[in-house]
Amino acid sequence: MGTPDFAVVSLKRLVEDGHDVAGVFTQPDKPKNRGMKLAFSPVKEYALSKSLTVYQPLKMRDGEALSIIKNVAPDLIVVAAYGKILPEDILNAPRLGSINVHSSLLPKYRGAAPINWAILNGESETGVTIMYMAKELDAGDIILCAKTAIDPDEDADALTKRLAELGANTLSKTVAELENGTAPRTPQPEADFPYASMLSREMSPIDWNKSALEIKNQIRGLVPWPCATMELGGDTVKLYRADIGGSTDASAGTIVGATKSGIQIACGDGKILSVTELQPSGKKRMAAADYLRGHPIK
RNA sequence: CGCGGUGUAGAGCAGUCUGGUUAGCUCGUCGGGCUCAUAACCCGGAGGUCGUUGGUUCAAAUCCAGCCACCGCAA
Repeated sequence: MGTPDFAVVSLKRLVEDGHDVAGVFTQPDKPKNRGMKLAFSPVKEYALSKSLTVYQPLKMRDGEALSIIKNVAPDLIVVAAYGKILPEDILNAPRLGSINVHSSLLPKYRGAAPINWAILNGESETGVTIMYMAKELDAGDIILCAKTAIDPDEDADALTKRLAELGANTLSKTVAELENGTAPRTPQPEADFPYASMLSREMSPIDWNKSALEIKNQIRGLVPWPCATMELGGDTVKLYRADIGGSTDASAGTIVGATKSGIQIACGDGKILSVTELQPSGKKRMAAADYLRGHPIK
């Protein structure tokens, strides 16, 4: 069960490992994109290309989904970024249980956007966790996890791709251990860990009173959606990349320079953030130097 | 018929409202010069079916209609 590209990587791995994928659950086709055209999820696209059976129930709790599961009678349910919360009767249906690929080191960052929040909070390390699914969201017993360092310049988009691979590898190991009956099972400690709530566009506008580091984390943590934004030249531009460098006495939010290396802006801690990649409204993502050729500042 | 934006040299833009000489700017590129040297500076050159098709007109990047492509919102 899964929906976006992140989940495709794991599904693909299961197929390549030779497992019998009895059925694929993914979100129903929704009218999305320009023109409100009906769009298949990436998981559905892949599943169809492999002639796998696809199920797209609207609800998981009305009994219909459960009857499908009982009919398919899987040994194991694997979930990765499905986007729906599963009731216990479904979770308990398979012989080996139901497991989830989660892109954080649980119990930190339970929730919908763990990758983004790890970057937003300036973590230097994250990873993936494969765990049994419990009634409470992302709170089930841990089977295996894998760590990876976050590069200080890495954005959420790049990290998502890396964790998708890491998740698929770890999933592959987990399934093998489950088959052998050697899979460990460790309950999650209960304490106050950071939670990764859904992202929203309200997180986009930059508050220049924050430190340069916080703002940089905001920029790279919100790629490719909803993206950090700022007002520039009369309209809102999305920011994709920035470097920290130098100090200034200028008040927060002041543009202190605009060169081919970027647009330098004063932050709340007196440091300068140099924006190097952005996207004006209606335009494509471009280097700051390109932007400045057509939008001279000062 | 969900809403809005954009398409002009390799890149980023102006010009379009109010049709009218050789379509302009910044950068890149090529050649030359200056310099110990340079991503710096000076001089010169090349490079454009103005997204596409059709219409209006003496005349269309500019006005009208259709089509194509791209971007944002809708999470």
